[in-house]
Amino acid sequence: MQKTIDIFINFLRKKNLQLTKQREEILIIFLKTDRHLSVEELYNIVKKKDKNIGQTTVFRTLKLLCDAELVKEVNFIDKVTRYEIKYGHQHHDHLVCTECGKFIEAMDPEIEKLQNRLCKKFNFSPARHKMDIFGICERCKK
Amino acid sequence: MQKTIDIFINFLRKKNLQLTKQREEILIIFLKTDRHLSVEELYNIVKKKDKNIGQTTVFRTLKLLCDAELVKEVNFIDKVTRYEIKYGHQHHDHLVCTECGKFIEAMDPEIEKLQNRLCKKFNFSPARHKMDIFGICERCKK
DNA sequence: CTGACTGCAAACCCTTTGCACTAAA
DNA sequence: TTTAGTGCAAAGGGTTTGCAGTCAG
Repeated sequence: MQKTIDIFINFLRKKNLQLTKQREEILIIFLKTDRHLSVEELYNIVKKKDKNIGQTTVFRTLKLLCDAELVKEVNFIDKVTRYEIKYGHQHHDHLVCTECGKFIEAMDPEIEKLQNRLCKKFNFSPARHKMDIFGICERCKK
Repeated sequence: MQKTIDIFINFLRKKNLQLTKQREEILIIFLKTDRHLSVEELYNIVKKKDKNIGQTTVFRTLKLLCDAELVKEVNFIDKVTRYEIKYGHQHHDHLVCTECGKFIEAMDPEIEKLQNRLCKKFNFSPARHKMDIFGICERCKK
């Protein structure tokens, strides 16, 4: 976690920005909460710790973290933008449970290979991809 | 195309609804324009043919078509909801060109198999999935 | 002092709905 | 005459921005 904060400080410094108390608090809480949070959800958690942090600051901090490549925007079923930690997490796909809303992060190198093969067929140069599988998770089946 | 219209008529009849002139025009234009259109884009095309059709009607007709399972909502990079023809099109993934915005529809049965294998690993029951690969298409590479 | 930082409120943008009018059975 | 259908305009809901006040170097 300290590593992530250090990278953020570095990124901010390059842009003549600072790691303010708010930014630090938001980042720490986001790192601790290992879920795919929206701005509003994260704001609600942050608010409990520090009433003086506004939703806008949470929004802008997440944007900064995205710029710093520490965090990534993700979009699932609903229209709400969610954020996940990118740094230290390798690329993965999502198994999204439509019952409880939980996400499983999964990856299969063979699928990745086949994806590249598929692209070649169309002479398409892939840059990134996104795969989400929707269904029912183990726990919800019971 | 007539087949699609007939299915729509049937669907409407079951709900005590009618195939109005507007609904028919919107559907025909949508079928002819083989692209992933948003409500607004489709509305702009429809408007040229018939000035008296409103955006709301386009929106509601697309929703009806989704209910009828003839059309499917898709979401890509931007926040705009797009629609694609579902009837007569088998399941497919998208190769989305980030240069020109075009979509290639592609499918690889082996990938589908591996996806199921991946789900099994997590004891996850898949219902549907979504795979988009972003990159540069053949034409834009030149 | 200066420029970054913050939080509020408002603007934005797309989606959806309320409503009064119209059209068709 | 009744009910579905339509289009306008406005409401919703999440995201983004303008701005005036605050803070830190």
